[in-house]
Amino acid sequence: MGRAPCCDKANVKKGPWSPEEDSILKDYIHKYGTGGNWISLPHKAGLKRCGKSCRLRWLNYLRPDIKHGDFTDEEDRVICSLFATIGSRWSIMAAQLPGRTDNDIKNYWNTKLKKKLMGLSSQSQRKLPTFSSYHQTLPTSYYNPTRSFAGFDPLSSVQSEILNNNNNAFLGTNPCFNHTTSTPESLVSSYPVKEKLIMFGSEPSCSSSDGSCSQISYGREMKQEDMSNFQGLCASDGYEDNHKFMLSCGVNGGTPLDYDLEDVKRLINYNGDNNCCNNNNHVLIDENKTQEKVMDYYY
DNA sequence: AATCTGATCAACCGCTCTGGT
DNA sequence: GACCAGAGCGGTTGATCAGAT
Repeated sequence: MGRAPCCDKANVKKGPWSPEEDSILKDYIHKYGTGGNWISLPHKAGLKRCGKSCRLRWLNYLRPDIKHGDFTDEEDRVICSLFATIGSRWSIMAAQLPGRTDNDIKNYWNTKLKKKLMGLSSQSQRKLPTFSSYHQTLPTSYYNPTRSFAGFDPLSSVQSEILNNNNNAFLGTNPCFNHTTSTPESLVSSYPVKEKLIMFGSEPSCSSSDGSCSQISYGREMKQEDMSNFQGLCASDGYEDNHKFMLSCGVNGGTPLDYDLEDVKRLINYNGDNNCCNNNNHVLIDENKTQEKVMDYYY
């Protein structure tokens, strides 16, 4: 027995919204608000639409503060940076970009931004270790495969010159990295992340007494021995970039944003069902602008 | 001019999460 | 704690358009 449908699919209209429908929905919400109940809204408003469809239409198109049009370089940088940090959490990214919707960002990433980056990866390539090679040997409590995290998917390959920090051509032309350097500091400063906290796991746990919360949690609080094991795994793999991954996850005092070009590049290349920092990624980003939303969402 | 192909993006689908009972 | 309904999310689809052939 399957889940009951959210609405009577036989009696709801699907497909593109007409200007009349837009007008009805907009007028209704302006007058009465959503009432906290999207399911009943279309009936009350006299629309033959599914409540979810109304919600989507309002949030992605009709909302008064929606920004349409091209993304700026600054927005590109924010998206790239956040993708490297939190993966495909589009709603959180949207909270960082006023006027942009998660759908917009998702589309933009999938159709343009990813290609901008990947388009620069076309020649000599070398194989990097996949992230799965790391997490396959981790205790299962470190990750949970039930929820995808597109940021850490199986790696295919990465262009060698991209991996070479001396590649100024790439840095100079890539909208995500057109600051003067690609150091983590410049990336961190390129977008308004104030509270550097990322919690990976079932529950956020803050172990620090001052509330700085720089520690990562994979399903449970990471103990010192866990950290040693994890670092040992990375070290035994013999790969020079291992430490960067650790830093990118904010482990052991590294900020969650301590990633570099290689990391973003690698994240794009990961594409499959392997997971690292998945399942209830807890991300606290900009307390002034988005904490309310993020907290609402996660807590 | 007609057809093909790839890009774009609005919308849908199915799932998980959350809050109420 | 179990169950349920609704909200919200991310992945995917499909219609449309623009450029290439």
